[in-house]
Amino acid sequence: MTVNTIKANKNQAKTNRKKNTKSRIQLKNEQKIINAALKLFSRHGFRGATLDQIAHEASLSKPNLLYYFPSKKALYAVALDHVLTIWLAPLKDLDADGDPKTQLATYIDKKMELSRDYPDASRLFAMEVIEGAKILGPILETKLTRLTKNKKNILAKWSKEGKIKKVDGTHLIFMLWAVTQHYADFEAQIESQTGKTLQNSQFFKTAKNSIKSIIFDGIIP
Amino acid sequence: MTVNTIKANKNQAKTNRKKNTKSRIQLKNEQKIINAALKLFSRHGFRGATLDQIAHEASLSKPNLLYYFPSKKALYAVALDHVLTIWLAPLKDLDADGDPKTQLATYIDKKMELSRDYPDASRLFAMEVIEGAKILGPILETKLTRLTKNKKNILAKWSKEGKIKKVDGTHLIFMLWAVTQHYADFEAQIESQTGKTLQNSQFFKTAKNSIKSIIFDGIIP
DNA sequence: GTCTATAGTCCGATAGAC
DNA sequence: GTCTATCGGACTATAGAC
Repeated sequence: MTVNTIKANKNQAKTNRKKNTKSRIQLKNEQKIINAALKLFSRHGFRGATLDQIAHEASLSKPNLLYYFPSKKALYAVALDHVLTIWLAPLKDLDADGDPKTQLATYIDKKMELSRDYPDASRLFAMEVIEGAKILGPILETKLTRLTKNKKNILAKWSKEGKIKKVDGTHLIFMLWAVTQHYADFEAQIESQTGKTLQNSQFFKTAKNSIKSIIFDGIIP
Repeated sequence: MTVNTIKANKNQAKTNRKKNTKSRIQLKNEQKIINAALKLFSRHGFRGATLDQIAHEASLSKPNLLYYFPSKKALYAVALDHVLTIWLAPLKDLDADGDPKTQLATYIDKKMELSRDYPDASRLFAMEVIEGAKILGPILETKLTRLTKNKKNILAKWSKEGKIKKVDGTHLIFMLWAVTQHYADFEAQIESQTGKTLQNSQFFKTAKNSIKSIIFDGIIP
């Protein structure tokens, strides 16, 4: 719960439960709602998605949805938070003591798996950033900056030791982000051009290998 | 006017002008409106932007805006069409008879200039595709497919002649799209991580050079 | 061509029965 | 906890004066 201290659980007071304890039914409904929110917010943005649509997707009534989350904004923030944790995991795993090529290959593979398995999460993140990152802004400037700073140092160390070429770590990271997320965010365009998505395992493999081949060895002989 | 045969000019009949002729004031207002629409649709999506905001940005009243464009949807379609023309130009210029490295360097440079000079156009395109490309879909499948097919053949030819390495042309094109547009679409994230945007000429230069360096030569020594 | 006023619709949120 | 009904505000689009 990093995005905000949103009182998504204001109703706990009404129950006899201890604080921070939720019934199995509550957890299940909250999860259903978050998944529905992810799906619709990611496709239509904050204002484009409606609570009616989300409630219908979660097989609940609109007032019942608002029983679990106090407002549309609160639900959006929780969905965003849900996304960020998933999304930053691969970068966290980048290990200074590992072999650079192996480490970066693993990063690309993991990120492509996320684009395949959680495309909605990627699109929600993309929508929020394109809209100006009004809610995610503070998080990006603290949590993400700390993480990228750390990883830029690792890339700089590898570069200094001659293990990778002399490259600007910042732009290399941007490039890795851009290329891997592109397959989720621009799925509609990719499907229109190839007739395939990452769900096609052969296409998935070719995409991963093409990216790694170009990033590692370039295209000029 | 490729997106749709939208009757944006239904009012021409009221005037004494010849068909397809508009006064200087009409053209100027239409341009103001399209630019305002680009700005707001690109930031908030179709539903997220309001005609009030767009009219205010264009210094017009809402009914006056609707005098020039018959509906919100029609305005959106015209703005999208406006974007596509700008956006496809650099790829069109890729010349089979030129030197591959020079040709691709020029493409990257031009695309980065577009990301710097027309970030709104890039974001509008991104929004539309993320939302499922409902309006742009038919265009992508015809116009864009024809163009990419042509350019994939050029890349395949270069590869066969040993001028570039053996790479999958489709994924190389996706990679070039992803990396160059990333700087416009994810501007908020990039600014949060670097404190800079492409408006900073030093940053712009470093970004361009980093991309070309990695695409051409890779990062593994 | 441009405005004010408003019709008609949709949406977020609440009230209150069960 | 879940529902039906509804309030109040915001938005697209139109009517009609100038």
